[in-house]
Amino acid sequence: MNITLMKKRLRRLYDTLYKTFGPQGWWPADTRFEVIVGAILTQNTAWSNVEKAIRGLKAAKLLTPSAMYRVSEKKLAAAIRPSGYYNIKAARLKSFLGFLFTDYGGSLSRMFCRDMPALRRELLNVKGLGKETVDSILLYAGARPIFVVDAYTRRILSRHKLISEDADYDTTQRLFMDHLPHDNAMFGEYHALLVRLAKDICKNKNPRCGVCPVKKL
DNA sequence: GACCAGGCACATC
DNA sequence: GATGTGCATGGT
Repeated sequence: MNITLMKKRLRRLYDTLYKTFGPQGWWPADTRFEVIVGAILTQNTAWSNVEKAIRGLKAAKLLTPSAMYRVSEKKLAAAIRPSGYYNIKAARLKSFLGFLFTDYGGSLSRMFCRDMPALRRELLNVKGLGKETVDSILLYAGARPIFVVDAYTRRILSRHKLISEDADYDTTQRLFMDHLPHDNAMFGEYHALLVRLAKDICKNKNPRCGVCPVKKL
């Protein structure tokens, strides 16, 4: 498909989603640190479970970098239990905090001063942070214009024949970033709207739906 | 009771 | 480099 047509189709998809669903108000969090924690906790997990875990962290007064850095991994795991995979996720939160305190003295402001390509490389080196988690952090906590790709994004795009069925993360990300203006607000809205589309149609249980995430056609 | 959810690291071939 | 597996809770 030529570049101009692809630009038009991606833009039209966005406009249609926006007109249908309106702004999604992502990321739902009070602070940048809460965005980062949520990004780790939501790995392969329903957001409703993440909300419970975030409430647990707030109740235990652990939702700040310094508090979470000091608490034991065991206590941290107990606080995030409802999010599932709690032992692994506690280790992942700890590995991020180790990085934050070792390289940036525990300061998110200092961390986000780093230019995007360098920070992205550094975050990808943190054990437990993969591409989707890192890009979510950069986009929604750091307000950097980078497109977040997830399972929904790939499923929807491939069923609309905009990418092949086996397109990988980087290919899918490049499709958006090569054909749309690098606007972090729009990128954030676009990703949220794709998730909304997948969930909404799923909820309607339309058996003929081509993008339903539950019915893996 | 089965299936799914806003992944990731690691083992094995 | 591709493919398989463990990690775990809560909603439908």
